[in-house]
Amino acid sequence: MDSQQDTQSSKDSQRTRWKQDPEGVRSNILAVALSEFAEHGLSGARMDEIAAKTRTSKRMIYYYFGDKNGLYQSVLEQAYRTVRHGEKELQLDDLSPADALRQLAEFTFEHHRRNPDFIRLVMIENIHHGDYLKNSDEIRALNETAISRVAAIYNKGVAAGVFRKGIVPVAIHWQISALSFFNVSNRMTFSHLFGEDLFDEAGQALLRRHIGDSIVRFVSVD
Amino acid sequence: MDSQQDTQSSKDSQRTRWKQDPEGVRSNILAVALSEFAEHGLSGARMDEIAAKTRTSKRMIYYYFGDKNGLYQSVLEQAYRTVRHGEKELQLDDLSPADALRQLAEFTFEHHRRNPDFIRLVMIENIHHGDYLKNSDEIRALNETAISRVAAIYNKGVAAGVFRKGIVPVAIHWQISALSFFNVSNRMTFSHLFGEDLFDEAGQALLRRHIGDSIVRFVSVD
Amino acid sequence: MDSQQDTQSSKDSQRTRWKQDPEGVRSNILAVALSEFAEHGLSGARMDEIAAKTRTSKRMIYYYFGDKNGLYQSVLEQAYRTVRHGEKELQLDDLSPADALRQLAEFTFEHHRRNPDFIRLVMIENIHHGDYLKNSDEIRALNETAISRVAAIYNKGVAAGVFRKGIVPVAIHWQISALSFFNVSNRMTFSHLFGEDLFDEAGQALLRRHIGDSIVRFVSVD
Amino acid sequence: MDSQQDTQSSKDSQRTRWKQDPEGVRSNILAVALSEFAEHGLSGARMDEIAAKTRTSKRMIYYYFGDKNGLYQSVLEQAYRTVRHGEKELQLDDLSPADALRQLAEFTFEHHRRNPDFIRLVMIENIHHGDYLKNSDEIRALNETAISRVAAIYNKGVAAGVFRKGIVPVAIHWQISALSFFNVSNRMTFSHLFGEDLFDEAGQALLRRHIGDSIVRFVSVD
DNA sequence: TATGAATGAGGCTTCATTCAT
DNA sequence: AATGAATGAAGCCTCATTCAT
Repeated sequence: MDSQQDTQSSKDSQRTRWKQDPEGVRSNILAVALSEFAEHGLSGARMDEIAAKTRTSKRMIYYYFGDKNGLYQSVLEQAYRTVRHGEKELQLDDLSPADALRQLAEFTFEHHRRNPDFIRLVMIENIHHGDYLKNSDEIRALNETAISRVAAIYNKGVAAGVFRKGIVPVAIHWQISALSFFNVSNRMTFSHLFGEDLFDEAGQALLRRHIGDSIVRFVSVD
Repeated sequence: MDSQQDTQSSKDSQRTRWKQDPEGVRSNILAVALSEFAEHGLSGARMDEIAAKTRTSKRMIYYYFGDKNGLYQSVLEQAYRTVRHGEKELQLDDLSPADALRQLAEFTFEHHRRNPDFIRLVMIENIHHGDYLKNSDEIRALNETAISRVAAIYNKGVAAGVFRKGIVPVAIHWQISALSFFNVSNRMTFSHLFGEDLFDEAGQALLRRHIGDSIVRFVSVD
Repeated sequence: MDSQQDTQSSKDSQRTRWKQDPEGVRSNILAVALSEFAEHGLSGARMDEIAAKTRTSKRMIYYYFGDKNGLYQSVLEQAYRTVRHGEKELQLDDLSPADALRQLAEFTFEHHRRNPDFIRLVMIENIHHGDYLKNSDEIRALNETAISRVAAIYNKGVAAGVFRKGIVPVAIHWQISALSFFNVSNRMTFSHLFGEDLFDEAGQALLRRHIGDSIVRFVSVD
Repeated sequence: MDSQQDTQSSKDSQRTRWKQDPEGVRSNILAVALSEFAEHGLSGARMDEIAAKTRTSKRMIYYYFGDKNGLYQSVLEQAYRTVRHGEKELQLDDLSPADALRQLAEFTFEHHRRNPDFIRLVMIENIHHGDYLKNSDEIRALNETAISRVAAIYNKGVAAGVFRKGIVPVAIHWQISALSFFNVSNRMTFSHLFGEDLFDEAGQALLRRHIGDSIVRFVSVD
């Protein structure tokens, strides 16, 4: 947008400039709220704090999102949308099944690392028994394509005789997700209990390879 | 009136019976608080609610644990102690390296499944950046033995020529933990997005085998 | 019912009338809080009691003043401002140095007598080691003019040859303050131990003259 | 006492040693409570804190003093007793009336400086409207001698023709008390507002002379 | 006489939310 | 569409005091 080139940055001038920009206001609120919910959890986040970090006022949050839970729900949905959108960038068609699977795993690993706020939001959502995700049919649809992609690669590998039969694609996705997710979600406790080595650059490179290796070894014929 | 002695609620009669039982009171508080923190998180749990489910009063919680954070910290420590204690039951000495590793993985999977409150507590602790675990040196010591056990099995396997060299034991532990943990921690979102199949009895049996297979395949020589 | 409009308690009708009057609310809270802190001290005053005597609610006290200490600090600052403002009324320019000094002393005596809540607040602040006054630079400035005034009179007297040299103005102020302050602050214990005589109208007139005499005699050449 | 020569000092050994020493326990409690009440005020002092700093237990405080107010009352009485006892040391018989009065004033100044806890206790008692002092007839008697002494000096001075007639002795005592008391009680606010100069060693020497000068000048014939 | 455990009442503060303009 | 003022409900915590042994 043109106006972004403007170098003004004080909150006041922004405030003035952004008036009458409902979409801008909405997305600004969502961005702030994502960060606050991810940092403090649903109960721990403060509406006052969110509003203060926004370029608009508390009243607007209620105007757009109804209440705190509504805001959280919108943040959750938006986060899933953004993340799944980011995953579409990956191109695997030209690779062998093994390479494609490895690429997918390692990409997921990196993608999760780069989106810790999303990971934390999913942790929080699980703490809340997935209640808010359940209200959102849209998100489920988004995720089904993830399984399709895994299934396509796996089936290709089985057809080529390099992957063993009898594995359900969702389990492959499950393993990739689990390792990639845990790497971010449990970093604090794991590194405290077992050392920081796995979490510096070298350690993360090791784990990235670990994920690729382990999933390829898991599906490969012996 | 005489009849009142018989119709008193169980809580009242317990109260009378348990007076001057510090250890009982402490552990009762911890048990209730574990359940409440696991259910609602640190910010979400309510001291009033915890106290009400206790056989003692809110005042005693503060007497023994200082404040809400102190209670949470004690709950966290106690939970780690209990869980690590439970893990000691496993006997692997008579098994081949591969079988031992598989047993360890599957045992961990089952153990985590059986302790969802502990898993949730660790999720919550990670939401809080592991701040409370950091205050507790005792817990770190408890966990170091977990790595030793993995290392012993792995080294035996390498010596026997059945495991490949160059794998760090903590990465093996990491994989087992990640899969076992994620199975519980992310059940709600995962099952909503990708189906319940992996979480009924058959699905869990599949995943248990998956964990064993994947870790053994990961370390085995080709 | 129509009649309810007329029978509403004065507080209720005020409440309605005063809505959206921040300055009114603020000053009402400060007035009530001054009286309560002066009466019961910082620890002894009760936020509930303060709020109840206010035309607004407890919540608003926190909205405007943050917490109990913040309220106390604001009360202290406001009290100093009010009192120092009251002192400005005194006109001494046309008097001889001796008369001016006597007037100043007797005025201070009367002024302190008329502001027992302020005196008690200063007592309380001293009990708290002056910690809250230290946070307030504004108040210090207010008080420096008091010394200037004494210095002006004293210097005029020295120049006229009626006051002896070598006295520091702050010591003159100190004596006037001490006697005027003590008359209020220690009235209860002093009158209990040594009789009420000094504290009825005649006694206070005596002490007023005493203060004037003693300070004039102190500075005069023999 | 012989046992005091013993060099043991740990709380435990003292505890053992002081068993069955009711007077020692009482005076230990009073000493601790004096310090705590003087530091924090009546509402601000904490029974737990007092008990913890005692060589005995909370239960004993209630056993000996009934409740918090009773303890405070006993502390107040004891403090007055101790201070008035200290004042008896002063010997003025051999001095001229003027010198005796000056000595009395300067002695009082020093004596108050050396007993800030007593001063603070009297401040606190005045905050509480002297309610606890009123319950204590014993203390009043103690203080009457103070006036007698002033009267004796004053009458001697009048008889000798060096002091002017018509001054009530209690007013002389009032001035000495006020200046000596204020020097300690209002030190924190006064020094913050008007500078520290009067409160270092040189400043205090100046004020001591000031007190002597001002009272002698006040009573002297011109 | 002595002590750790226990307590009810009441204290201070914060929350999400709504009102008046 | 926007804002500062206002709110009731509920949160966490501390107090002086007493009990059981």
